[in-house]
Formats: sequence, structure tokens, C-alpha cells
Amino acid sequence: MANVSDIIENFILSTMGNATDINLSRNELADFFNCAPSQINYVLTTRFNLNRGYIIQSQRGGGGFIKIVKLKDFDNHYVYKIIEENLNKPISYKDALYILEDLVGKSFINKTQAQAISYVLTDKALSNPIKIEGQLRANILKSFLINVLRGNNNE
Amino acid sequence: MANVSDIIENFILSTMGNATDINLSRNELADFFNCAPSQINYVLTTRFNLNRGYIIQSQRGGGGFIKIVKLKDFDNHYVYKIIEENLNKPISYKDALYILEDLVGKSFINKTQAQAISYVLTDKALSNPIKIEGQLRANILKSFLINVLRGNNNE
DNA sequence: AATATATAAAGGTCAAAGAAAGTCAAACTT
DNA sequence: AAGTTTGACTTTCTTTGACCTTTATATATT
Repeated sequence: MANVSDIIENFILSTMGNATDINLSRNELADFFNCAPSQINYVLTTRFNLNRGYIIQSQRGGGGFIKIVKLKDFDNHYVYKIIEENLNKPISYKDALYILEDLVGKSFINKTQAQAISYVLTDKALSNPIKIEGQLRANILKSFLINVLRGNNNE
Repeated sequence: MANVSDIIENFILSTMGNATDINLSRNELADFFNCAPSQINYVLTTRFNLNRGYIIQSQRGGGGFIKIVKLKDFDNHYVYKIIEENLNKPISYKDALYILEDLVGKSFINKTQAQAISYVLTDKALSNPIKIEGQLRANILKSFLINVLRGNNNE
């Protein structure tokens, strides 16, 4: 517990308290703890990662920031199990749909959400073994919009 | 939110209110916010562009002005145009979000849909230069579920 | 009076500098 | 060997300033 990473982790945790998120400045934090800025990233990736129930959002440039968001009900939540068991490996379109249906049945998501997401999971939306992620994103959004255009969006 | 561009953006937005357009003077604005006049252009091109549903009209010379117009009405053609102009090439996450926001504002899709889709367009969801499309699909769905877990999906 | 020219008053462009945060591998600890 | 720390380099977003273009108005010329 004597290492700086643990100290920074605890500092962040106690500063968060019960809050569900916190905004911080990488440089200021690094300055405060007299460490390299990249050590903040180390703390984030080792302590505030998905496995521990956190996600990070950030922005660079002037007025940049790092936002740590604490996920709700992280411990033994049904959905986490689904993720753990089914989504850390390839999955077929049909199986993905089953999961969505299941989650609609359990009221975790609603029909509108499920349908929207189902649009972007089709083979068509995901074709293109192109390495460029922007192109993929464009394809996905395009696929979604076209499906809405088609009038498939009942409800 | 500490940067000037965001402040100027918000100033313009709140000054517009529900109006569909607004006239402003570049020099006066720059003066008011104590910034270079060209920063106004920066705000315009990054925040009040077509992706966000705005167009700019301006005139130089004595009595010059800048007019920001919020595009309001659309038909399906509008959406096709967006697809045509923006989605046949790579697109950044932010630009994708602006498009979604714009389409919510125009009632083409609803907030629930936009939010659901925005979840799967993040860099995180689309990372993985893996060629296997099933893996990609899993990542996308995973990203979506995690975001819903965050409890961000109020309303 | 009509037309040409000059001047001033806007706004536009673009590239460089600045301000964050991200990445990654090497070095260091335990 | 595993986890931590550091620093050089990269990427992204913002800010600034020098120079350019357009337009209105004032002034000069015929």
C-alpha cells in the first residue's frame, strides 16, 4: 500500500465519495502527487477499468479533462454476467438478438433500444474487414439511418 | 468547460434561445470575450456546422455581420443527404454525435434511439482491427450494455 | 450628375504555437 | 516475474496572429 499508484487510487476514491462520477485534470493530479502524468493513466487503466466497474471519458487540448464514471450495481448484476460469459468472444447475429430480447424481457432495456441496436449488429452493418474504424463507424450509423428510413422503427 | 470556445458556444446558444437564427458581429463578440476574432470562426466551424444542423451566412465590409441559421425542417431527403455527404467516408465519433443530435432535434429519431446508437459508435466499441466481424459485433453490443448500465439512459 | 477611385470597415483563411491527454517501452522495485 | 514508475514521443483540441478578400462609403474626376 506504500506505492504511489495506491495512494492516488485512494485519493480519487475518497474524493469521489458516493458520487457517481468525478472530473479531474491529469496534469494537476500528477503535479500534486509529484509523479509523471502517465502514471495517472496507469492508475486509471489498472484501477478504474471496466473489470472494476468504472469507465473513463476524457478530452485533450485546452480545457481538457478526465472523467471517471462509476458503473451502477456493478457487483453480481445479471448483465455483467451476460457480458462476461457471452461478449468476450465472437457472437452470431442471432445470439445477439436473443440477448437483446432477453434484456427487453427483463426490462433492462426497452424495445426501442433493442431495435436500434439490432440494426447495427447485422452482417451488413458490420461487413468490411477494413482496419479503419472511422469507416466502420460510418457504415454502422448509415445502416441505422437507412433502417429507420425504411420505416422499420415500429413503436 | 474551461475553454473559451465552449463558453462562446453556450453564450450564442442561450442568446438564440428558441429562435431559428441570430445575427452577430464577429469583432464585437471577440471583443466581449477578449479573444482573437478568428476564434469566433473556430467556434462557428466546430460548433455551428452542418453536422450540428446549422448554416452560416455572413457579409463583409461596413455593416458586415454573421448570421447563424438553425436548419429546421427536413424530409427524408435531408437524411439521405446527410448519408450521402457524411457517411460514405470515415467519420469521427464527435461528428457522428452531432448528426444524431441534429436528427433528434428534427424528430427523425428519438432520444432513446440516438443514445443507444451513440453508445456503439465510441472508439472503444469500434476499436479492434480484428478481421472477425463477430468479435466486432460483440464489442459493440458490450459497449452498448455497459453504457446502459451507467444509468445514463434516463428519459 | 455620373462615374471612377481610394479608404476604412468588416469578415475569412491558414498555419504556427500552446495546452491538454494518450501511448508505449525501458527502467526500476519488490 | 509481476507490478510500478518514468520519460520521450504522439494525438487531439484550442488559441493566436499575420495576411487576404469583400463591401460600403467617402472623395475625386469628367
